[in-house]
Order: sequence, then structure tokens, then C-alpha cells
Amino acid sequence: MSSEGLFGMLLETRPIFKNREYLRPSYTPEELPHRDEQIHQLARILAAPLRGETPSNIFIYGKTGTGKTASVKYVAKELERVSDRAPLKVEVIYLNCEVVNTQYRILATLSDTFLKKLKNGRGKEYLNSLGLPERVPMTGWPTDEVYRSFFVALDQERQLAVIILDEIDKLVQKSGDEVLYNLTRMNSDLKNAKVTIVGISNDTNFMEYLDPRVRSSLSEEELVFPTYNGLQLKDILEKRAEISFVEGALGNGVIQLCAAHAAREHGDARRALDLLRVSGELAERMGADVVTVDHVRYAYEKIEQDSMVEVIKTLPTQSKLVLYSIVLLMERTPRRVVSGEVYGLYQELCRHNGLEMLTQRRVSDLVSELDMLGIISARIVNKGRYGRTKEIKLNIHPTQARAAMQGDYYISAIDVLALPRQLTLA
DNA sequence: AATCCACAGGAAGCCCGGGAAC
DNA sequence: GTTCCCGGGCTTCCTGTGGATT
Repeated sequence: MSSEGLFGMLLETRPIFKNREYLRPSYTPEELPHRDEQIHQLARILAAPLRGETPSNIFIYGKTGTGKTASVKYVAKELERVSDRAPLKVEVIYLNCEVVNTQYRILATLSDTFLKKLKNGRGKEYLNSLGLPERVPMTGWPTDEVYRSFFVALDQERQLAVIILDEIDKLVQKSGDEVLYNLTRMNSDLKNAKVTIVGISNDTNFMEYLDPRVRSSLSEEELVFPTYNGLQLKDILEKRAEISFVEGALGNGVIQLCAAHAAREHGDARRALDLLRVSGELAERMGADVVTVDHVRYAYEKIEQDSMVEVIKTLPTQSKLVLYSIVLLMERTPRRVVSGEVYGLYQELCRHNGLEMLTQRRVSDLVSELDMLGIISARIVNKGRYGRTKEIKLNIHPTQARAAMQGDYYISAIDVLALPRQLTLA
């Protein structure tokens, strides 16, 4: 270690990032390149009620990383900003249905928002006089009571409630469409206030499960967010890089390469930004003061491996066991491994560790699954007289795979030394 | 040309847990 | 609470495969 000590190197090199937060998915950018059209449409639809027209509900569809959430949040923010001067006050409520995924919790959150607003505006006594509580408990109330308190609290003022339901497919999947039915009908009963629902999803199939009335009302206006192409991604990355990286910290071709990778994988901007950030972090860690295309390549590998580790961790025990057999064989003799060997070792592992043993047929399916997940690559080979088999290649480093599986109770308990010698030393 | 290996992978059916319907 | 149904995991049984070997 150098005389400067532990942090010497880190302090000496020029920093790479100005602010890496701008590269994270949680950041909502000031401008969204190549989404002007969608943003204008969205603004036009949402502004209509301000001019006294009946509000339309909006359904937004687009693959992940196409800027749906960012665009909606951006428009919502602008709308709230101008609503002071508008004839109708606007209140935007953003709900991610992956988190808030039941009818009760949605209504409770909406209730609370407007109860709080009312209390701040007119005081506790006013709430009491309407028979409204200060807050709705997290659980316990009958759902229609929660609905009523939301309704009454909302209708006390002339206002427009823009309810954004992100990942709305998750909601329908988990709790059905009853909430949506109630929310879409509200406008006909409200006297002062109006409600607009903005549903966001990356999956249109769920629409089929909706009540036809809900479906048509939810998609009064539809907006599609197409995926970005390579050039557009490059643009987006450049804009972001400007504010997040130190000037001159990005080498030639870095952005192009990140954009190209992401474009190849369905134009997901989130992935592209991730790749750029990880590349920077890697360069930083390696003590470089410029990010190069090599860092990007390395980062790409790292992201791939990391996601694979995640997949492995969530595998069922039997699949892990099969994978573990492949890993063991691979560690001994780094070559292609055939299915017969895998099943043989798998059997031994089960036998010597008191684990349930599956049939060859089933293990063959598990191997195919591992192949589908990209953890291994398998191909069928005919060896003539010596039969027909599957050659298996591991797509992740054996030590990484091992580490990913150690968390599993059954796997960590496996005692390799208990195996017959010819198997462990083959 | 016939044989045969060592599996792949399709078909049918069993079992079990969980959710909907009664 | 019971019954019914469904889907996923699994087994059993089976047919198919293509080139080295006989």
C-alpha cells in the first residue's frame, strides 16, 4: 500500500461523476427527449377540464423504460404548478399499484390526501361537522365507508383530482376491477369536483379481464409510448451524461455503445442509463479518470451476471440441485458436460444428503428451464453409437453460481466430501 | 443395411395446495 | 365449512433420433 494510505488513490484521481443520482431510475428529468408528442397529448387531455370540459380518463401503454412514468409525472407537476391560476384546482395523486394494490388501500390513500387537505384549509371542526374523520385507519373500516369519506372530502371544493395508477395491471391482477369501476363512475355523482384516472401499464392483456364498462371508460383516451431507437437513446444518454458526469470524463464511443446495447434489448432507456452509470462506477473504482468502451463492456458483463445471480437465488431447491451438479462437474473439468453425468451426480447428491430425488424425465425438464433462463446453454448432440445427449455449458462463473446458491438451506447443507471418491475427484 | 446407444421430449394421469363457488 | 375446479410439479410410459458400430 502506498504512503498516502487507504484513501490516497481515491482522492488523487479526478472524480468522474458530478452527480450520479441523475442516472438513477428514480430521478425524473427536467426534459424528456423524443416524448414531446406524448407529453403534449397528455397535457391537452388533462387541461380540458380546466376549461370546463368533462375530463377524460387516460390509458397509457408502453414497454418498460419508454418514459411513461416520467412523462406523466412531468405533466402532473406542470399541471399542479399552473393550477393556482386555473379556474379549477388540481390535485395529483400518484399511486404505484405494485405497492398500493388493494381497493381498500387505494381508497384509504385517496381519502387521507383529501381529508388532510380539507383539514389544513378549513380546520378540524369542519371535518367533524361533515362527520368525517381526520384520517382513515390503515385497516378495519368497511370499504364503502372509506369510499364515502373520500367522496365527501373531495366534493367539498371545486377541484380536479388526477389519480395516476401506475402498473395498473398489477392492481387488476390482484384485486380485480371493482375500484376502477367505482372511480370511473364517480364523476356522475360528484357536484363540485371532477376525477380523471390515468392508468399506466406495460401490459395490455389485463384489459380483457375488465368489465367492458370499465374498459371503455378507462380508455377514453389512449396513449402509446413506442420504444426508443438507438439514436434516441443516444440523445437521452447525452442529455443525462451532461449533468451527471464531469466534463471530459466520457471516452469516445461510450455513449454510442451503451445506446446500442439497450437498443438491441427492446429500447429500454432505464437499462441504458443503468449501463452508463455502472460503467462510470467501474471506471471510478478502477482509478481511471475517463470512462472507456472497455469499462462499458465490463459493466455490461457485470450487470448480466448480477441479474443471473438474482435469478439463481430464487430458483426452487431442486433446480438449484441440478445446477449445483453442473457447477461441481464444471469446476473439476472445465469443459462441456453431458446430461447423463449431470443426472448421475445429481442422484449421488440426493442420496448422500437425504434429499428427495426426481426422475430423469423431470430433471431433463429442469435442465431445459435453466437453459431458457440463460443460466446454461444446452444443445443436443448425437454421438452415434454412444447415443444422443445434451451438452451443457455454464453461462456464469462457477464460483459466482456457487455463491448465489449458498443461501439455500438445503444446498448449504450439502457435504461434498461425503460423496464417493470417484465422483468428487473424477 | 441393420443395429443400437443414451438420451430427448410428447402424452396421460396422479397428487396437492389454493381459491372460488356452494 | 364443504365441494369443486384449476394449475403446477411430478411420474410413468412411451416413441423418436442419427450416426458409430457391427
